[in-house]
Amino acid sequence: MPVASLSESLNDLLRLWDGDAPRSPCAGQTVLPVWRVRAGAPLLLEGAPADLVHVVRTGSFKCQRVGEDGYEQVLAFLGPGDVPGIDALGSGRQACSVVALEDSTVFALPARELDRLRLLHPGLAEGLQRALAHQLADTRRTVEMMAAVAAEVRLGRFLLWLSESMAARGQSPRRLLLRMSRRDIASLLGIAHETVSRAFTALAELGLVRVENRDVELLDAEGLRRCTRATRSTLADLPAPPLAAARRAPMLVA
Amino acid sequence: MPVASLSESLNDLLRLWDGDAPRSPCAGQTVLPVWRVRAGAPLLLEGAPADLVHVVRTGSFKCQRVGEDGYEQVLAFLGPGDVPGIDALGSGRQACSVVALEDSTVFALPARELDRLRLLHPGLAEGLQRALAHQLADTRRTVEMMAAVAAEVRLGRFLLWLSESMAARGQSPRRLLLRMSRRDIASLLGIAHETVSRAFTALAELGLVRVENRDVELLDAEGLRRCTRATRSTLADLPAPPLAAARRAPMLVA
DNA sequence: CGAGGAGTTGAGGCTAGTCAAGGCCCGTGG
DNA sequence: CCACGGGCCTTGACTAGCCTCAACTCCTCG
Repeated sequence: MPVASLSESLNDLLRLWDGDAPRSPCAGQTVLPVWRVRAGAPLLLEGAPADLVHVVRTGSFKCQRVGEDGYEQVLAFLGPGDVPGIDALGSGRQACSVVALEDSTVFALPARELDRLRLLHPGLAEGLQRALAHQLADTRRTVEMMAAVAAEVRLGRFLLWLSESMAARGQSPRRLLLRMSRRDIASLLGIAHETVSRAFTALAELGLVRVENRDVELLDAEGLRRCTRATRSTLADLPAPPLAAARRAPMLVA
Repeated sequence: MPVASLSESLNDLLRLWDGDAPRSPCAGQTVLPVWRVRAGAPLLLEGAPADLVHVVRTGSFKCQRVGEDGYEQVLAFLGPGDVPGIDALGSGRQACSVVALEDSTVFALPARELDRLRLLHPGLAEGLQRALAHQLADTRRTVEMMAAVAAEVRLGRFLLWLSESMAARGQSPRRLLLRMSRRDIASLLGIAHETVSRAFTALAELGLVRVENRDVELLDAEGLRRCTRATRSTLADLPAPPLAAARRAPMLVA
């Protein structure tokens, strides 16, 4: 279960320096700096040398690449416990930019000392490994989101992913405060941002969620999960008639 | 550059046991078994306990999850040097099934002994880390493929990815022998398999590739790359200026 | 209080999904 | 060796759903 993996990797990584033990015995000079990143500011830049490995402590980020046509493709959203730039460990260069979605804080580990730190902190090696494996599983899930044909299904899967991420961090899985814009969601899901808007409206009219700007509440997570199952085929013919909600495409609600 | 990363991780992992040194000094009892997997046979099953970590030696695999509606979603294609099931390191359970696309061979590392092996072979820990980072970057690329609107663009990006993968393994980047079916490609790209067919035809008619069943030749990789740049907007209006490239948005470089 | 981005909604064109039919490749068995 | 069968692949016609463009409102922040 990726959920457990996340919280464990979070713990592994954060407990090491975050007040749990004021100073771990064999880490005399390895007290790590905490950086503040303001909303909208970049933490990492695509193509830059990967001399630091970061661990998100608070806040959230988006991971994106800008194409040569100027289009910003969002590849992932990151939260506490995630390790932005960890995919650069294999190449030495940042594969994508990482931008803060809100005021956030991160730890920074110098990449050159990673090998040494790994030996000093046996938990670090495993924590990094877990974080990496978790982010791989997470990205696979993004592929699953985009694989759905219907836009409402994509958005539904995204909301469920977000809900489970929140739960894994000990926060409410029902009440979601979106830190990202509709445009960012649209980019991740591979659809137009107008379509995201319409999909939110559609899910709300089905009674599955309540949407108020960036404040989203999952009213019927199980129903959402049901509608979200089908990869191909449309949402319209799935939810059967729960009450007498919406039917059909043109949907005249009465 | 992920290309370098792949070949290095491959070397790191394969050289350890593959004839380079008949038996590494401190690995007396760690001579790893090589398994044969026949075409179509599963190597890993979704949900199974992750007691083994595999390294592909020869052949190729697809990584997939079957939804509750029975739809088989392909998440990745794997080749020599890749590490199927490595995303299970964080959770202990296989996140997806891995099926051989052709007769293949793999190494198997017992997961319980990983920690011990890591200590014995310093290269192993780094190799695993590299493989993991590489596969994360690779999956991010899959997201980029699916993000393109036009089907021809998705297929073009897929072909370029495959070409670079082949190059990284020392094989021809021009001549591609597809080991996977159109249906598998379609699943990965998030489009219908008929559309893959039509996209192949379209790229061939543009003179960018030559397609003969599963034998594909990249006739104009640069042109393919050009057509593949635009995430949004159709292929049709791009190949118009073959010389005067793109100017567009904010970036006037000269 | 004003400006600008973010979000919503509408209309229309077009891509790609769906259904359907047929051809091709290849493994199997007579 | 060849005939058969069942996949894989291709192509066509139709239609649903999404992207584009555009206008307008709302929220936020300076």
